[in-house]
Amino acid sequence: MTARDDQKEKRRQEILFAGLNLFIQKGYSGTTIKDIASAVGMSTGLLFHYFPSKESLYLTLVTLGIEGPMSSVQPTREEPLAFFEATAERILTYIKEEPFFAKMFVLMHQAYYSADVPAGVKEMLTGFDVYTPTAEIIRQGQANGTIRDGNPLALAIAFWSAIQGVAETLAMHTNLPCPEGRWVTDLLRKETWGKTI
Amino acid sequence: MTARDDQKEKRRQEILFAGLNLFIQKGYSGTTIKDIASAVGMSTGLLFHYFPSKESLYLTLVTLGIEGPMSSVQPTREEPLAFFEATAERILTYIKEEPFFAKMFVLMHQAYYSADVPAGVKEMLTGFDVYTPTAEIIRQGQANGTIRDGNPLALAIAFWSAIQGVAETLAMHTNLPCPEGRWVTDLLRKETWGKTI
DNA sequence: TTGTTCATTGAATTATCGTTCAATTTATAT
DNA sequence: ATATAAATTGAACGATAATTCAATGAACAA
Repeated sequence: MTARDDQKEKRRQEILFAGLNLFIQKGYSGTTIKDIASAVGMSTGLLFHYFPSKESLYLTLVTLGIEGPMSSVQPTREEPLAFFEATAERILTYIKEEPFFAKMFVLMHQAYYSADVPAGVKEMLTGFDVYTPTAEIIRQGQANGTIRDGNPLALAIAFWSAIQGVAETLAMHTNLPCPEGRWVTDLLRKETWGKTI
Repeated sequence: MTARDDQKEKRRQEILFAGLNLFIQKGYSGTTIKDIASAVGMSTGLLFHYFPSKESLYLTLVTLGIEGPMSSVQPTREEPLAFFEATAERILTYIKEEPFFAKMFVLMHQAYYSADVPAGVKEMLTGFDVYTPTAEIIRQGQANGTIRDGNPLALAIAFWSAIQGVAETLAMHTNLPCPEGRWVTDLLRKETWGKTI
């Protein structure tokens, strides 16, 4: 009863993993079912035994991404700069140690920004804005004196751009060295007299 | 003689511009000739009167990108940190004021990193590595005492990731505020006692 | 062992894509 | 005005995509 079910679940995971790799490398349209199927070593027909459509396979990945450690950017009671230090450090550590996580990060970015994803995926991601809550935390840090002056939204863009770009680079080339969270945080820091080098 | 030729050249530019917009939004495979043609308001057949193939259209864009102000990262005699300040400031200013430039920046990144581009494009971009010369300049700055300690390659990745991510965000949403070059440079800076806030 | 269920394949099906082309309209030159 | 060249269209073509499906093989239950 479970002997075959376990095998089926394992196969499903393999498909998801191969799909993740291909989708971030070649995009949604650029990745064919045949690509994914042969990466796992099965016929294209069989893949539809595991997922009803290409879109649902992609959607499953995005759902996994939403549930992952991505969802942790919420207004906080923490000291703002400490929050960014912890966030950058945690995400970059994940990216360095879990290639799967880095790839998931890239996929989420692709799903959110690319116009080359099915409409159903876009719907699932409506209201998944990370910039607004980030800008709010930055505002607190500015009132606080720990975060530099400047448009909070622009600072949020700079912070997340750096992290996203690093994730993308590291996801593609897992052998490259990973920047440290502290560096990214210094992009926001107002004064560095207290900076630990 | 030139009356019609000018018109033809203008049309060609329109196609390139529409192609640039669509390619960065939907990727190479996700963008169809029909997409581009109807964005310019012509039949799909006519587009082949201006470009012999989809690949050559994309290749023309990438060639324009290589010739653009992208090609300015060379080992320098300048003080390293000053070089990064100037570079970041210049690129971000371009990105803010010339949406075309921001989009070109995104296209170059896509052409370089995505596996969803024709082989001919990949060939044209071999040896177009920006990390190695950047890391070299960073090494000088570290010897210099102006750039923080840490793996030079990782620092280069952080620097360019931030700029690339900003370009991507701004290319998609031209109304968002643009981060300042100084912020990105502070990611590299060792001490900020001399920092101008 | 035998009958049933699931896994798997490869060939059909339908749609869409890049590209070509013959035909038609529009502009230019003489 | 008329002949020539260029611009433009829409249909046709071949390739390839996603998806379906009938048929086969292997595992499981009885």
